[in-house]
Amino acid sequence: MDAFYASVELLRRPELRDRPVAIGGQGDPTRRGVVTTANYVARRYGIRSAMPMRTAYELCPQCVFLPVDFDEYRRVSRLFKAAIREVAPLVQDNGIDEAYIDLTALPGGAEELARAIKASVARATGLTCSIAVAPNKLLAKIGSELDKPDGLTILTEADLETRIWPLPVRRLHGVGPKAEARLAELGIRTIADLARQRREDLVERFGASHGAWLHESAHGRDERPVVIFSEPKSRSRETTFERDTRDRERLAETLAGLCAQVAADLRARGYEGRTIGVKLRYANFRTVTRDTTLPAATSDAAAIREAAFEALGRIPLDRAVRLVGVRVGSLRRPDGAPDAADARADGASLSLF
DNA sequence: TCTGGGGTCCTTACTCTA
DNA sequence: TCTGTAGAGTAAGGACCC
Repeated sequence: MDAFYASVELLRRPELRDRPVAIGGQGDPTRRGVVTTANYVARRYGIRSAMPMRTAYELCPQCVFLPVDFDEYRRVSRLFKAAIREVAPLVQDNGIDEAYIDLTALPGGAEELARAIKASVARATGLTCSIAVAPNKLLAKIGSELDKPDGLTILTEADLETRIWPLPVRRLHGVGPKAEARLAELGIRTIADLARQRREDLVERFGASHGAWLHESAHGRDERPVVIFSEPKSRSRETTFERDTRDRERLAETLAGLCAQVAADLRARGYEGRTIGVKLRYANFRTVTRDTTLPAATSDAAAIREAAFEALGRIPLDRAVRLVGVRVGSLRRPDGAPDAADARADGASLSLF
């Protein structure tokens, strides 16, 4: 979906359409938070996702800042995914505003199917999206960013050298700032540069798994299937204090509240977990975590809280803290709960996560 | 007073057990 | 009984994604 959160907000506030709009935090650029989405007008001022709200304000004081409304974005997300399924039933959720769609078994040409999906999404939501049809997920992902917004891109293996290789390595889904910098040190800047490397050399420098992946990706190879359902692995809640704090009481109260929330989340979705983790971020942005594994899985708030405080006790609290969080991992469904196959059969459950 | 919140996956280190 | 090792499980951190 194109500039998804901003586009959803503009459906409700069409009068803002031609103004710079940034969605983030509590919609107040003087408070802590980052921009989650900026509309295309705001992007012209240099406002980008993940940018501190304060920085965005400095770039463009006349920008309209709006708070995030996840409930509304989830509602529209369900609408657009249902609209896709009307055309093509095999859909993999990839976050709130993206999906992979398996068109392999469907009759009709690539472009015709993509146009039908775009029309269906527009009918259901009033929003535009950008689609690429490609031989695999890797190329579809890169392709979908080649023509935005409201784009349609068709890629075949024959397009690899002309349309993919000239792009910077950063466009590969899985190469972030760290890998980009390491590759740059080796003089590898484009995907073509990467494709020229010997597999053994990449494996030697980046490890067996990552090195092989880089080599495969540079040659446009990706065998991952479209996965229409997967069990969640963990559930977490975290919060950043409006001001860094050294107040242990405040920290404890906040952590206890997060434990209650994560317990409620788990119960609402029918899961329990064995590994309880606490996360702390100090004022200098250094992050530490401590885990505790329980003898048996739980979704009980008191049990999660007790384990979380045990873990917290192993973290030095000798300086100011900006964030605290709790995570429950090693999830499973309690005995007697409906299993994943049942959840799949019940269409409503598909959107639980 | 720069830097959210919710996730997944990978690597490394360490411990326990067979 | 001692020693070496493979594999599983756990813990911590980090990279990356939306």
